[in-house]
Amino acid sequence: MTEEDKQTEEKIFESATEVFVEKGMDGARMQDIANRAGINKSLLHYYYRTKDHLFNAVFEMIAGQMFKKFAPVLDENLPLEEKIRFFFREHIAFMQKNPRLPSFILNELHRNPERIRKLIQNIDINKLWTTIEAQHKEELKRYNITKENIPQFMTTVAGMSVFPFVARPVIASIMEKMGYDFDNYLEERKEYAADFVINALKKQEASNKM
Amino acid sequence: MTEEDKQTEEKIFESATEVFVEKGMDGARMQDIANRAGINKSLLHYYYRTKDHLFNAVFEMIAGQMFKKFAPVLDENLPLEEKIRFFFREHIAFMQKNPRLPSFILNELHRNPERIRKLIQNIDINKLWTTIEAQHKEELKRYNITKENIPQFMTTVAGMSVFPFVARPVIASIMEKMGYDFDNYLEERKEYAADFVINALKKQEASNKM
DNA sequence: GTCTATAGAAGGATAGAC
DNA sequence: GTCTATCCTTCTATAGAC
Repeated sequence: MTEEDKQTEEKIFESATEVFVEKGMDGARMQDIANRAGINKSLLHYYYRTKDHLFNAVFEMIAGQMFKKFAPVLDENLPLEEKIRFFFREHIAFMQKNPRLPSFILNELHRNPERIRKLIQNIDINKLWTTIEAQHKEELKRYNITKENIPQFMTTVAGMSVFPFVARPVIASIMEKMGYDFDNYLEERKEYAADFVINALKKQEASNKM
Repeated sequence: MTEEDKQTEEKIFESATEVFVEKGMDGARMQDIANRAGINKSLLHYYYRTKDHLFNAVFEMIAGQMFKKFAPVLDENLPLEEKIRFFFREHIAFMQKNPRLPSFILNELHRNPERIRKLIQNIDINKLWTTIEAQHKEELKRYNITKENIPQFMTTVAGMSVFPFVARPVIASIMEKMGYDFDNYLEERKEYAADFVINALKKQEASNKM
């Protein structure tokens, strides 16, 4: 299917996604979306009624995409160490293809925290923890990961993956001045992050034994 | 000095800071700033000419504040391990008092990446690295921190500190559902992050010896 | 310096022809 | 379904009185 053949509604949705992700809800302009879609402004309202509706459609699609990327980590039947490597490889690869998504999502959640609360309402966190515990009982004990400190651990892992994209302007500028390449940095990060986390866990393990 | 006694320009600047940090450049309204300052909209233009000027003044102050917080880490005459502890303690404490600053800064840098490039132009990164190297020559060698992988290490450390504030809506919602307290999580993070990083380094050290 | 009034432009949304 | 024309509101910015 070529660009020309795309149905109008689909084309609008794609253009809207581009503009909203780039500029955010407040910075996005309906005119800009219409121009990119190659149609008239009023058609936007015909299909999506208001800017708010259009934004919500886009946001829900993107947030869904993002959360889906976390799911396989729980399903895969791998040792914890391999899961960590798998996560960084896949998650960073996804964001390399969609580098603006993390900032966009986190930012819009600041503007409207209710949105995330509703999403999380539907998740059974206790069940999630039970699943993890069942899959990795011994490893969790060995590495001293408990239900109490799992937020610390999870946010550490997530942060190592996401932070480079959120702070990209800063990091890229510094690296440019050092003569290094940001894309190369991202590529290396998949392994560096996994090694770093696993090292921290293993040292923890060594301390436990004493 | 009470709220009433404050000079107009100062009051405007403070109100503008509040509104810009909360809503971002695109979401901020001059009317909102004027209301908080308890003055008329046109006075904003009298003192700062345009919204852009006012925003720049606010942003530069805030970015300066943020960068100043990193400086002591280089000055303090402490072993690397203690510096890492010092950094997390101080940096997280600062953000606890100003929880919206990280998102605000990073976000506005996405909107205008030139801003950060100019700031970094003025920094002599090679000199910075020489300073660090001189202070911690043996430790860097021991922990296998090189000029080549220092971006990986620095962004890991920065991310562990900053990410909780950038992803606050997500993290806080999940923790709320788990019955945990986000503020307590932040308090604990100062030590958890330091331990985590130091453990990773020490494990690296152990591997080096083999 | 501070206010009122208003200009001038932009943006979201709708009416109505085709 | 798609377009043109236009309404209405909001927002930045300025003019001018005090």
